[in-house]
Amino acid sequence: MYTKILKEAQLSVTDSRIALLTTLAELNKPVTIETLASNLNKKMDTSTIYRSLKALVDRGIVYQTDFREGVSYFEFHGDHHHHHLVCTSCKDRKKIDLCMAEKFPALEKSKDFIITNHIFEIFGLCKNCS
Amino acid sequence: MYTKILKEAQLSVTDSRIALLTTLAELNKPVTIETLASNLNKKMDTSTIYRSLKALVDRGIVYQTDFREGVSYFEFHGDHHHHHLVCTSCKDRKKIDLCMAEKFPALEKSKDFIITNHIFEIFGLCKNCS
DNA sequence: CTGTCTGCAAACAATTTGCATAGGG
DNA sequence: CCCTATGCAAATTGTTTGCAGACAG
Repeated sequence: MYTKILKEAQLSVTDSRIALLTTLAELNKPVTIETLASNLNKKMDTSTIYRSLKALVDRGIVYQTDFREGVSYFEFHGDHHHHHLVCTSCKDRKKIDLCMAEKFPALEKSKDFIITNHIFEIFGLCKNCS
Repeated sequence: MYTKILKEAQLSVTDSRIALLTTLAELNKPVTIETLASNLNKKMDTSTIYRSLKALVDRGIVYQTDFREGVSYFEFHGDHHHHHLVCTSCKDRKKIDLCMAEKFPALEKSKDFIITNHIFEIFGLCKNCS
């Protein structure tokens, strides 16, 4: 399964990358490299994680986002594309089922720019904090 | 003008902040703290810039975004709200006139979450790089 | 006056890089 | 076999923090 994804992305199929994708999929939420590393039982060096994730993000396989915490978050999107409502006070993050791509068919089909992925995060105050 | 903005945001009106907003508005594009500092003629310490920008971003006055370069970019949006098409190969950024807010009136009006701002950046390959 | 803002310098921590080795195609 | 991926360790650098003095209200 992940083998297929990697091959289609023209990336070498290595144990590391399979483990990385498996773990990301299991976690099923945006995670930091630190979280990822500890869930991989420290078997993989962080520099390898960074390098592999970069390749995967560039190919649109993994979603990389930023919650303004000074750390990058990564998430395996698979079929379920979504984004988040981020509370700037309590840092809570709630998933929202909105896909930007389908809102902009014109952009998607443009010959001038091939979209591989996007960031979309909404910041504000949640019910408790406002 | 900027005085009014600051007062409405309940922030002290200081020379630094006026200079910061003036410079940001003049630059009229997303810039890094480094760029900002040099355009301020090094008269302001970077820590002050960080602190002031954070306050402005939290209040939705300044747009903070991330082009996956490991640096934050800041932009004074004023009336002209927009986003970007970011080429992951040549790093070129093209403005696009799309406002997310108007696409999601339901979200905007929800009582459960008060939106102050959002990130929206599209990554891919530009005409030259694809 | 009183609390917030600023500059300075030092501390932090996330991310990157070089290099030698291991492993995929 | 050749080229890419990996681990290790060190370097880089964007960002944060503590503190004393300056300034806004």
